[in-house]
Amino acid sequence: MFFQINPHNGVPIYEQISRQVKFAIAAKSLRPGERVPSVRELASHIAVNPNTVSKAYRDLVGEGILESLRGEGLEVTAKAPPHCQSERARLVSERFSQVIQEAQQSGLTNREIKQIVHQLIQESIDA
Amino acid sequence: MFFQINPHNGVPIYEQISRQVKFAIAAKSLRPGERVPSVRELASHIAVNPNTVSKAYRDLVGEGILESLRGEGLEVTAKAPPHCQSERARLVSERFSQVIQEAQQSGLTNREIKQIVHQLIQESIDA
DNA sequence: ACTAGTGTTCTATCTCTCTAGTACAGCGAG
DNA sequence: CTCGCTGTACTAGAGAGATAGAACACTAGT
Repeated sequence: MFFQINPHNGVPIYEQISRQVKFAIAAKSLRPGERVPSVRELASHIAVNPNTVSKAYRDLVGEGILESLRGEGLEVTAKAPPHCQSERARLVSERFSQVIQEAQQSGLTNREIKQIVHQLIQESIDA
Repeated sequence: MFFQINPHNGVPIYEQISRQVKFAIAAKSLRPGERVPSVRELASHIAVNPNTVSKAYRDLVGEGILESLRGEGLEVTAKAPPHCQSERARLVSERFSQVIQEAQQSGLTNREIKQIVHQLIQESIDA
């Protein structure tokens, strides 16, 4: 359960958190019945206000991905994994779609765009 | 000179505007000596407040990409094209890098990521 | 001169995100 | 019961982004 938050990349922090919880469930590193880090623990871990984490969790409860056990914690529901896996595809595609559209608008050819993506992935492997 | 603005995709509008001006110059659809749309014209065209457009232009003047001809308009400078072309590579790579990192974090394999990108580009051709 | 267009600058206000601080309610171990 | 942990709820404020509206200075065309 590791989180990586960028406070100033445009995406609200509470959204980055809920996104990454979904991704962790989709990737099966968080399974139904398991508990998510407590609000205060995660907040101090990623150096963020507890209210921000709380909002992320509240959203996830609203989507039926987490279930609140008052006084104990928040648990991943049984229906979460399939839900999160389709969400993952949607969220990632959505973001790529925006960036690709922007790249095309900038006058880059589709060949050049693919080239950039391949190179960035290669660099991420080397690093 | 066409602009496409997404008011709620995280990137501030004034930044989307200055970005797209840079891209238009990099793609040579805007050349040195040409004038950019007037503040009020562009503002009404993309349904945005004139102050927002003005801020974008102000930033571009600050970067030496536009030059102000008071009472007439804003002109693309001679040094703009090479500047914008290197900017383009940097800006696009930066965005892709973020999204790729997020996709990897979500548990998708590099193969799957490349597959998604190829598919989205293919769809953009069909459309 | 007048007018219409240009960029520029200013204040006020709104919303969203995030922080800060406080308080309350439920659970479990000692 | 008490203590420490959990989630939840609320108010208040700072900051960024955007809007609204007004005003000023300049240029060109008539």
